[in-house]
Amino acid sequence: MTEASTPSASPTSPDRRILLVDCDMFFVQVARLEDPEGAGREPLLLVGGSPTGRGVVTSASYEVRKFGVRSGMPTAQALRLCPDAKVVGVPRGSVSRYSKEVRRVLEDLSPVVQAASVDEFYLDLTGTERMFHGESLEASAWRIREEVLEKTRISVSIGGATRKMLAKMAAGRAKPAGVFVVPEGGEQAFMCEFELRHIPGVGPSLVRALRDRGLVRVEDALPVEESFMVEWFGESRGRWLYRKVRGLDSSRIVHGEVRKSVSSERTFSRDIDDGEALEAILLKLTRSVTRTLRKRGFHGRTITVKLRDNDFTTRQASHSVPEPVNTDASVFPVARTLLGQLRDRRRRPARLLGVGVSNLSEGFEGGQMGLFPGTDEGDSERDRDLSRAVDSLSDRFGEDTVLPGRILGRSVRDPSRPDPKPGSGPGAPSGTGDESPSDSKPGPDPNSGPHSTPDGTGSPK
DNA sequence: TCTGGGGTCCTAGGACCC
DNA sequence: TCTGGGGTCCTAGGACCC
Repeated sequence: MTEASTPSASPTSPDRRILLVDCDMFFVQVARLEDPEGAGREPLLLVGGSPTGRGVVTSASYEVRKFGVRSGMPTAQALRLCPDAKVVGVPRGSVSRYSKEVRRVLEDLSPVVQAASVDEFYLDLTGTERMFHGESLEASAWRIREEVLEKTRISVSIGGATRKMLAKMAAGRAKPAGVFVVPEGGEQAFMCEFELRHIPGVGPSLVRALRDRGLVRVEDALPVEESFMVEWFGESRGRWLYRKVRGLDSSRIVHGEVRKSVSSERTFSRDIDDGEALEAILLKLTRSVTRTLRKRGFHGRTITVKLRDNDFTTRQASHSVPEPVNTDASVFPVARTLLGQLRDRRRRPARLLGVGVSNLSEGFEGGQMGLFPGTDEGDSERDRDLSRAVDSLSDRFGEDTVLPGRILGRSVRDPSRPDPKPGSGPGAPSGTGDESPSDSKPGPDPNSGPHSTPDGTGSPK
């Protein structure tokens, strides 16, 4: 959505050669490759569901889609539309393995590869004409499709154009298992074949607002002046839409990916109202998040807890700590306090609980954090050692083997309160009053850790 | 027929600093 | 005591994507 903008630069921007490689019903393909005798023989295949009974369709085979089944639809509803469909769970590990394989193949074929999601990759072939001996973009796309199929067994569809957005829309035309390239100079004509809702980034809410003004097709929106778009949808969105409708898109393709946040959430099979049960789940979610952070060498400063009530109201609370952290000992007490706040504000049985860490920075491990030895900021040396030990045990014996229970007993003061008084306040039921001194060790008190300073004055750089 | 899990980006108000 | 404006950070919420 964000343009790498110099707004005036793009109308005359030089010809670019962009492909979007999109794996055909990726999860279904992976499920079939992983279980050739079962899922592999089932034309009516549905991936998703979830044992909770509250699942939705992640991906459906084309045969199932004929019945009107779409991804995102509750599995129960999908089964009503297509009772004979076979439902299999999401093969998470395999999906990311195949995704990496596809990406590796693409990186051998294109100088710039950007992963837009597990199953979508942008390629920028601008400037490769000589290398490919003047091969047309369409011919390159077919060649790439064949090579990916041969090396990974994954079938892809490929869209091509001079702009990222157009390549993406072209990929829709290419499905299944094909190639579609928007001819150079034919961008505007191509756009006019679509309704506004087909423009990536135009979702249900904007579609409603557009329809209220009588705009449904791209053609309807072309005569609308930019000033009106801005008046209706705001500066940023208005300008954005004005340009998209004309097929203008100056966003670049950036090699690799930059992670902005890591999160984990769970929808329960039955709503949970018990605070201790929620905290136990919160700890598991926290562990999963911090483990991912450590695996990728990230630390983060902002911790967010997400709670979905039984009436589907979704609320969040977040808090930024002064120094980037990635251990349970640093993250969990904050998360627990945030959960307490959310539950105080509105107490309903919970349907979903989630934890996220954002404001990420890379490469702190053992480095800069050491600049603050003995201070109460960031992860303590002990926390990090503990995390490493837990990680290696989990690697060997499985996720749930080690749950450092002592963390559950720890407390943190309410981040929203500047000056805590022990035992005070309805604000932080989890916070005060349950200190267990027997847990504390000499040295820097982990309880006074990184989780406070609401004024943020201790912020790094 | 009740609505997953992983993300990204934008907005808007308030705090705070200069 | 009235009056500023700009910039940045934090937090909550919402739209959107696959």
